[in-house]
Amino acid sequence: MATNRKLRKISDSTIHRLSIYYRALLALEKEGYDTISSKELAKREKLTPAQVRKDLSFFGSFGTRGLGYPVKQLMQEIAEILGINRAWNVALIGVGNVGSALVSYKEFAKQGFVIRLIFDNDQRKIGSNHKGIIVSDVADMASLIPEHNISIAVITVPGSAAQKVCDGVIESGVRAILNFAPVNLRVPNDVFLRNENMAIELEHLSFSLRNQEPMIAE
Amino acid sequence: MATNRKLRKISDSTIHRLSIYYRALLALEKEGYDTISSKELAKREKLTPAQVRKDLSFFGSFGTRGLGYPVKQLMQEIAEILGINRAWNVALIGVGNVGSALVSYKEFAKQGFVIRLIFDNDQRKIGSNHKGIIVSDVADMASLIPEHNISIAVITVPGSAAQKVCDGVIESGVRAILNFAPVNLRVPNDVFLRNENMAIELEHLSFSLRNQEPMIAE
DNA sequence: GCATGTGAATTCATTCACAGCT
DNA sequence: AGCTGTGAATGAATTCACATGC
Repeated sequence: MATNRKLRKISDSTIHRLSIYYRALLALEKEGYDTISSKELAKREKLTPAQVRKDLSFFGSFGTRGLGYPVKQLMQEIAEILGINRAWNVALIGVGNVGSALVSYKEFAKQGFVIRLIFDNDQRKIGSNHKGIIVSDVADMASLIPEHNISIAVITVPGSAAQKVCDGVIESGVRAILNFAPVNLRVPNDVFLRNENMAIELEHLSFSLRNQEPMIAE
Repeated sequence: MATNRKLRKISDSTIHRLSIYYRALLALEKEGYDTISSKELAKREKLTPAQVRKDLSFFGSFGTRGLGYPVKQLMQEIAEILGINRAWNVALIGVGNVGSALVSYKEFAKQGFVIRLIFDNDQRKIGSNHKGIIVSDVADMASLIPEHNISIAVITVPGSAAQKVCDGVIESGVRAILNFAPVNLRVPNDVFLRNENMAIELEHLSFSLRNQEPMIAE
């Protein structure tokens, strides 16, 4: 069981890697592995064995010396740590390109993130059906979000509208936001905010291409 | 001009923040700012002034003591550093939910990433028109990608198909890949690879919610 | 006076290396 | 013998603090 005692301050990168381990374990289970060593797991994900062990050690002792980690069990531990061993109700605000892609995105549902509500402010979209969910008017967030016990809001509106929408969902009681708009949202510090900006990773690639290898020069 | 001399080893986080500065500057320009101090810029993006200055100092001296940085000029410098002061030809492989959202995603084009080719292996999709681009057969990558001078491939196929597609685009000469499939792709080390996994950020949020505040405990 | 640019100091993350268990 | 779990050592990123220049 994921002992939370002695939990000090888990870095974002560790949390990020937990997600990676989880996916690796999913694959390993399918391939029929019963146990996996930190060495193997690290190799698969281009990390170091020490890193894998250290990351896991923050949460407990899940392995067996001389043997490795039990695949199935470790998966469950990580699911519990990440909070994906349960369902979370999600509201999506903004049914543009990105929004509608997310509605159909299977990875979300698979990990227990269930889109329960969809909002937009465009009268032509309100009332339309997306994968069985009727699009609601953003004006109704304040009543619908608490009613549907929403924990997470995913914001996929244009940058210019994002802060207002953000304020709205927080007002409605949401404390976790995933923001796809390319702006820096201001939130009170008891609200968790993560940003996803697909252009940024492309920019990283163009940086790499532009600077090819060197990078050391003098 | 972004002097690349003395360029040592730029960390991923610095590159990431350059993208953030760039967006902030875009907004500042719109708001009519001529100059901006590291202090102001940091405040807007929830960073420290020293961080802003250090990041920029890796690439040159763009500011004026006592004054700050010239907004427009700094924007251009960063655009040059990131390689987004030019156009890059992009190929998209896989026209599922995510793929088709990206075709219409304006941020990409705005930053100079132009989708020139779209591939799929589904006969029903091949030949169809997405925003003016006819979907090609993945089997034709080897000829079409060099023909169209593609620099970056965006992979939006299911995880099970991703490695094969990845091998294919590299074979065709692509040296930069943005991968949306939830798998760890293996690439030679002269190929740049970035991963985008939208579920991971949601998992981070669920981690935060599950662990609410404490995080320190003893 | 004000804000940059940058070595030095500090904090944070990763890796080493080994004791301890199976 | 093999592999975990973890303090200690190293390395990297961030922040401090101040000399420098407008």
